[in-house]
Amino acid sequence: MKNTKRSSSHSQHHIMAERKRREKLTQQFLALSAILPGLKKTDKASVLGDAIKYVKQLQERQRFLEGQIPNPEMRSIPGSPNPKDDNSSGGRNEMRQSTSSSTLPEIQVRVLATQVLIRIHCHKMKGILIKVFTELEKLQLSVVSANVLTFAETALDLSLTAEMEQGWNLTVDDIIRTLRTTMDLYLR
Amino acid sequence: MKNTKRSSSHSQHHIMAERKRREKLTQQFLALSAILPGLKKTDKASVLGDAIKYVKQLQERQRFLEGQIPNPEMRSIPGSPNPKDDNSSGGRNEMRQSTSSSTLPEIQVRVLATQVLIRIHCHKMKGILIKVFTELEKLQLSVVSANVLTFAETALDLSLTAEMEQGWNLTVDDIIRTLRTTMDLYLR
DNA sequence: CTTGACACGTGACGC
DNA sequence: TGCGTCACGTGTCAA
Repeated sequence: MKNTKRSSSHSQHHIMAERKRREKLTQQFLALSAILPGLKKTDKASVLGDAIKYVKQLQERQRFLEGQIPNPEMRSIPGSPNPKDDNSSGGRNEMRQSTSSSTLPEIQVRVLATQVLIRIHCHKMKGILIKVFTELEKLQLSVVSANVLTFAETALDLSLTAEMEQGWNLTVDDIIRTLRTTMDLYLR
Repeated sequence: MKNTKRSSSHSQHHIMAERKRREKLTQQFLALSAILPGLKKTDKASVLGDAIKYVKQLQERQRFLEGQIPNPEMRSIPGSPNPKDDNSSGGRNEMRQSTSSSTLPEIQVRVLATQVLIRIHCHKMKGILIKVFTELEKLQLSVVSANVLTFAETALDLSLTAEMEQGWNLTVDDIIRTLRTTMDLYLR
């Protein structure tokens, strides 16, 4: 038999501590239910259940637009089943590609909807910028923002975003090929 | 005063019902903690707290996609092969390298003498720039010029050149590794 | 009258 | 030893 006697003050403290803990949990339940979209039952079990479903849903979507394999570390509780790698989500269409990485000029292009991101790394030569922008204009790409960096006095680094004219569904390959041929001719 | 007498069978049923309800809740707590990445405390309050933070984080990252109605056209898939990751720095003493090209964040670093060129493409998240610049300062890299582009409202494109402090022989690998680990921790 | 959900006080366990 | 967390049984209120 154990002696379970406690002093009155001790028990009182225990009561208050537990009360505070419960209040904290209730508060968190409230906070969680506040950010869950479209739930009608504020019931604890429902909040937890909806949170689980919602997190899974967001994760599945997230995993897709990360381009598969987001983080190498996926902690799971020992003994718990692994989430099946269901991959049935359709959406987004980001295309990206870059030229061979060892030769200059290096050209990278990303396309998402009507937005285009272009990065060029090439030898610093007079008139090259004019040539590039002229070529972009021919492709009906209107430059939104651009930045030029000089690297080690000998190289040029150009980054820019552009808007694609409607009706022009250019592919990443199209843009890269066009830029590369004109730059190859110029940088001879 | 109320009469709080209950029949024995009734009380027994009440006990079992409450017990079942509790078991259901603990089950859901376990299920929720199983899908939350990188939590260490399986404590109820911690599970709820981490769930709240995690959901908020995922929501913020995906909020931009909701308000975006891309063009219905532009459905052409090039289907071109991936660029070979040939990495043979020919001649000179220029070192360059980039991380795997399909996962975000993508980090590219070039080093030539005391000059460093860094290009980062990652998800647009609050505070990420501060984190990057803080990390560069720790590496004794003094930024010469920097430029930030927003791509499609959801991605961030950062290009910068920096000067290496004398006596610091940083390799491309050092810089990439440092940046990648800190960004992985931040972009969970 | 039943069913379900909740907060409460309490004993127990681990650090 | 105290402190934090948990599960339990119980009373109560509402659907």
